[in-house]
Amino acid sequence: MGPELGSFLERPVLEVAPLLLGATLRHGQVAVRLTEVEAYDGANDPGSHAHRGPTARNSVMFGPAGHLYVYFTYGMHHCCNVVCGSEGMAAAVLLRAGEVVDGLETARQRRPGSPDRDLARGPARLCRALELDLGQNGARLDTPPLTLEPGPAPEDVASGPRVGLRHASDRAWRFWLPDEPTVSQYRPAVSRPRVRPGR
DNA sequence: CCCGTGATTCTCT
DNA sequence: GAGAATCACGGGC
Repeated sequence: MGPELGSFLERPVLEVAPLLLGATLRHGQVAVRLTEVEAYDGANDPGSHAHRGPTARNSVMFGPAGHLYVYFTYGMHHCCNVVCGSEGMAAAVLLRAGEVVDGLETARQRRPGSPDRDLARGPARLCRALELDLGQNGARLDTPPLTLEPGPAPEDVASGPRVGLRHASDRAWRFWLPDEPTVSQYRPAVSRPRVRPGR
């Protein structure tokens, strides 16, 4: 890891997460400026994939900072996180949305008919715009074609509850840049009918 | 609001 | 091992 990026990401996840707003994630010719993220605090955090300890899927989170943790969900979507904190803590920041700032034509081809502001608006769309999938799980963020360039510290950061979790959704660990049109629309969790456990 | 879609993980044998 | 629930989502109506 480049010494600067490495030491930045090794800081506690609740410090790093808001500072990632305005940073630029590039994969090949497409680059996205981050406008919305969520913090996940490893084993301490009931909302984290790492909450129940290391598994085959989440093992990257338990490694050193500065790598990408990508997972596949709902049978069709990918989501990506930046691993941060010290090794073993399994802290990570979910990248929820951003603005495509380079490779716009390529990103449009990956989501035909979509307005530009929606190309990376939402965690699965962001992965699609950047063409991130399981092939990038564990990849370093300081080596082309995959790079993360921190920006200047954001002037104004909003925060609120995380989205779409069953557990620990009360923690206000979602951070976004106010007045950015690419921030994902808040969608209240739809409560699906639960089959009553037997008896 | 509903629902696709399939990997992952949990729970019970 | 098998069967079942869950799921850090997004598109369509």
